[in-house]
Amino acid sequence: MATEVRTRYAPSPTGYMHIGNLRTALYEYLIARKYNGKFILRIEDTDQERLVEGAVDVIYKTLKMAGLQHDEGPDVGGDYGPYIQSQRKHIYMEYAKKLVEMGAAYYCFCTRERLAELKAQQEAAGQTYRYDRRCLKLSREEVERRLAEGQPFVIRQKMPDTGKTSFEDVVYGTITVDNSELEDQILIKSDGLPTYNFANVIDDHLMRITHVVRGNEYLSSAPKYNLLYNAFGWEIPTYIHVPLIIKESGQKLSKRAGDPSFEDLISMGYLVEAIINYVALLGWSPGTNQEFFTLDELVEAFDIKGISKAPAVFDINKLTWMNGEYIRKLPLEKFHEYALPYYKKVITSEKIDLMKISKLLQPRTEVFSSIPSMIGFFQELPEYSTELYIHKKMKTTEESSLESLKAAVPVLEALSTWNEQAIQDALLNLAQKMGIKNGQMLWPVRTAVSGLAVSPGGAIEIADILGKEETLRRIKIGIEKLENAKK
RNA sequence: GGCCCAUUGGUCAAGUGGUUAAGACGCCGCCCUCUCACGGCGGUAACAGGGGUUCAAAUCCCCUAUGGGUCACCA
Repeated sequence: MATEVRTRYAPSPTGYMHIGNLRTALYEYLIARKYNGKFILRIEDTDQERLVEGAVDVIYKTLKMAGLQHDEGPDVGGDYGPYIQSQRKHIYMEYAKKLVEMGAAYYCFCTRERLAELKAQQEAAGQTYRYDRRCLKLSREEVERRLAEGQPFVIRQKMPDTGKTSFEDVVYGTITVDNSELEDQILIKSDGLPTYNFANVIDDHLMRITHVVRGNEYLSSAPKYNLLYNAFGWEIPTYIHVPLIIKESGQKLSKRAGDPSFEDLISMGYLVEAIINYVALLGWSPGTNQEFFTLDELVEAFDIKGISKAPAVFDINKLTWMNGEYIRKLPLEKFHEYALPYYKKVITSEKIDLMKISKLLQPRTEVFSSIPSMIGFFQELPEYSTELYIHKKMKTTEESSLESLKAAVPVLEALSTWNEQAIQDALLNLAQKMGIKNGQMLWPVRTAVSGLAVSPGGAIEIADILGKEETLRRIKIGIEKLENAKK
């Protein structure tokens, strides 16, 4: 029986999900599903100083919203728990001590003060900081004595003095570094908790992770992990380092710089499905021209071979387009449901049929948050200049517009039923009777009822939504404006 | 600065020694049309530079340049 594929998403609980993290989680999920494996959630909370209240709940909520359900994790359990690193403290210590016994690690009692001093000295001498291995030379008895005294300590990994270390990455190939480049990194901190660099190796092994997916900022740390795997004699997982997602200026996306997180995008009116779809395509290509994928289709199409090496710019422009495509494919009722909260922000009038507005807006909406600015005129006629009535292509002038509006009033007033069909018949018949083009009638009416140069929908749709009374009121305002302009 | 990684249009990207170098976003134009949008059609624009290898190089090798990552008791 082949080993079961197991991937893991291992966020630190910071309270929100970066776009890069989302994509990493997505790829991990896809690989697990693709091979009928397991997708595991592990919380990396070994930095006690950076804990954020409620952040773990945010992670559960976000994964659920994104549709990336995990098979094992703190909330759903599993055979390899606990899945929260702070609850595994004793495990790391135990393995660290084993490394010490094997001579692959050692206790270090250097204080932060001494390290800071060392760093300052080395930098003053124009060197890069590097631990000087002072504690490596401590005798066994000396170490025992200090431990017995209860002196604070950390445990450091002892790097080989010579040689090279290589590791295989499925995306980047073989990467080799000189062991002399490697520092004796800290595995266990003085608070007894492990660093990420240690915990990830222990946990990935104990949780039987087969495919490690992470951002390529870990590429240069990977050799150190292999040294640990080798010291323990453990099997090395398949490494999949994915290219960074960056912004146009070339830097890595960061919350601090105001770059949107997953939840930001949601609140800006992007659909989960569109975000997932777009993000899947950053740094990965299916090798075909297909660019619309459901999550299930991604599982089907995903292939590690399609992951690229070069960083990808997060282009909100293209995401916006894609979101628009998703919006247009929505059933009208669904669109309406999503749009409703945005309508409520500007429309309070009970007389307006919001479903009709949805029909108008669905093909014109790319992001829900842009809705309020498009529909304010339904609630209240904006102030506008009579120059709006002049349209070269429509062959309308202020004079011709005035005539059209004046002629439209009685015709519309005479209507007993008020709907699109009736309004259209009335206005187009009138245009024909007057011997003018449709546009010469409809453009002035659209202008009068919207007060805008650009509006979603035309004269007929808007008039229908506004209702007879409000439509006539607005047309009369238009007439008044045009007459005043003549003087 | 040391080490590691990357480099196809403005952006996402296909390509794996022989192609007119796909496709998508954006932008521009045309059509549809009462404005805008949708939709349809068309256009714009790329192999970072230099050396090799080869009959042949976007594809292989070297150098340079540029960009990024990493050098914490963060992850």
